[in-house]
Amino acid sequence: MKVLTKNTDYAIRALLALAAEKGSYLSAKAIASGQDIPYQFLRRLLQEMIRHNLIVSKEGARGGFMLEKDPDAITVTQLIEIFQGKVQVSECMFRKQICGNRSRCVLRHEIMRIEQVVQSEFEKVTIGKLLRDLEAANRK
Amino acid sequence: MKVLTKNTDYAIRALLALAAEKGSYLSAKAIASGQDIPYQFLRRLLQEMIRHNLIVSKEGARGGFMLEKDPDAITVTQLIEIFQGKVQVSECMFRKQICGNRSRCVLRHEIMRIEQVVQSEFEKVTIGKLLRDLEAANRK
DNA sequence: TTATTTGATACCAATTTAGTATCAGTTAAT
DNA sequence: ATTAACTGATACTAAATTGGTATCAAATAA
Repeated sequence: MKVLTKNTDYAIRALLALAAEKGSYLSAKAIASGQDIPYQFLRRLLQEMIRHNLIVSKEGARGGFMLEKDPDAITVTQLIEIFQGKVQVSECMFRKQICGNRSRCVLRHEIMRIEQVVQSEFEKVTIGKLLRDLEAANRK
Repeated sequence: MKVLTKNTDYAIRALLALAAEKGSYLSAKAIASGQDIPYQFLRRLLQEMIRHNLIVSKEGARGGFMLEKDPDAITVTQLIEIFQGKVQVSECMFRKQICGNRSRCVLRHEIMRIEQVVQSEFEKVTIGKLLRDLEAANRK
């Protein structure tokens, strides 16, 4: 069971690169080569992140991308939702055959509780936090 | 992001049916119709669970499947591992380009911590617990 | 005017997920 | 002994998802 797909993985790395470069534009090409992400693939991810107002772009020569939001306001949960869809454990695991009535399906609570746990754990992980951890590691 | 695939979903439901029927054999056909699981699909899942010693089977007429392990010793984590592979967040998210050296990659710790949380949450959910919850709900 | 860069899309291959079909062998019951 | 009801094993297929590539138009800095 793979929790993060390449989409999300690459997006996080791209955002880290942008966060480190804060204030100036960084081209897709620069990000791609720096982070070892397939260029065209990355382009699509960047477009998607623009649509979600995480980053902004400048067209033309010397153009590129820049972080729009506060790095501490970008959580891994958000990125998962963008690139892998909302976290959901299962459609409706326990159907009429088992629990008689969907609405009083108690078991579903257990599943939804875990959904919440997973989501809130990933919410603690922000681009800002990752960047600080990274810098701390590099200083050593 | 879908945490449980049909494989795991169906397997849980099949095990619940077997746990409820404890002591006697239940046929794949009976499970399939009772839980609304595609028959041939279910057959494969049952075979897989035999291989992992969760259940046993009896061939021939009046044959079927029976729970082998204590329902409280079967966790959702185990079922995820069987049907979706070991829980892993990402291969190695932060590579040489970012953290210089894979071995001192501090960021990976964050990811592995979450892996642990997810895994231990699903470990709390056993077939036994689900069955009791289910019975409690039905009594109401 | 040209090189560089994003915007928008269309396409493709590999993998995973979900589901179906078939046939051989085993067993209970008549 | 025969038959119906089962499991064991395996092969196959379709659809969806994932990962990756290619192309061309438009914008902009030098």
